[in-house]
Amino acid sequence: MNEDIPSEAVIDAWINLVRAQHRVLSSVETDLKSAGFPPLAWYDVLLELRKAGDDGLRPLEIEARLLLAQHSVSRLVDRLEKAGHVERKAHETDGRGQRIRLTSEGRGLLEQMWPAYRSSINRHIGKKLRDDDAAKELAALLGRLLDG
Amino acid sequence: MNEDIPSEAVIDAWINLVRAQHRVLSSVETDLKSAGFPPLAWYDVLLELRKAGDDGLRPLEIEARLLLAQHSVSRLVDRLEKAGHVERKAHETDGRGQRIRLTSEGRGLLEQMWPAYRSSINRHIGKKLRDDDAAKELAALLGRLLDG
DNA sequence: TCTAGATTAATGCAATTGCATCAAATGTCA
DNA sequence: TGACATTTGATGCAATTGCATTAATCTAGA
Repeated sequence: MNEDIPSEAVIDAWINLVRAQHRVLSSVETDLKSAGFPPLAWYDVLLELRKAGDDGLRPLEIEARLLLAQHSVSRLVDRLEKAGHVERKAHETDGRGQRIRLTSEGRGLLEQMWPAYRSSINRHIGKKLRDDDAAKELAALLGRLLDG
Repeated sequence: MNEDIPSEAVIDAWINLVRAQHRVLSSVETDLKSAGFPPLAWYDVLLELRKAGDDGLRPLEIEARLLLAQHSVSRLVDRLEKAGHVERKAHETDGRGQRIRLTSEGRGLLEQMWPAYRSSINRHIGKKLRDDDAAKELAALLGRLLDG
């Protein structure tokens, strides 16, 4: 194979992947919204914060983990803070920085959203992918997609 | 396997897929922009119009093929028309509708963007996916992702 | 120490998106 | 035919995003 020019088959597969994911994500967003929940982006941030534990995360770390732009995180955190799901604290050692932590409200939202999120993903992902073998296969492929 | 509850492995794979794709798509958008090209969404519409041939497409058809919202297509077409890449014509038989067709400028933009798009995808997709076997594998998996 | 440069986060402004609504045309059915 | 529902596409308005700039702090080197 030519190293520099992906075949049409590769491009087609890529485009199909993008469309498939777009379809599933839009459906999930719609499901969440119609169940009265905030957008998926909120869930993503709260989930990272929960993973991070009591120390919380700096905005920079949220950016890196979720691959979001700086201004985007700044404003997302604004909304989450206003809604009471996270709290901003000045960083202990870096005067420029801050530390974002999950509040108990935020934790509660995560717990409330999870069943809706899970069942929505389930509803919109193809049936054959809903078993562990397919998941392993997908995970393996992803290892390669992420970086050769 | 439980039919109704995807395992954690499935959800993790899904989340990884979303992140991987997001990373690649953002990078491609950035590449295109810094090469002076319009967003990927323009390319998508123009590509569908080229596939559609001389009859063009109705906005409704663009919606269906690209999985976009109605208002979104309406405004995307506005911008494409203003930039001279497509033309709107009244539909011959349906007085409510219209027909969108690629102009020669639009065709030219597609041809200009394609090399940049291709090389950007190439740069950001993992190396091992850049061969036909991997593409076939991905395509097969997608068949299942799209609908069980 | 002092200064130039880098890092961290916020913000003003323009462009885009989402949502709801609207107008025009078509289709349906009595 | 004549009302009523449906389809097609545009648009006003609010929310979000992207881009560029700014302010504050930190770091490294003279």
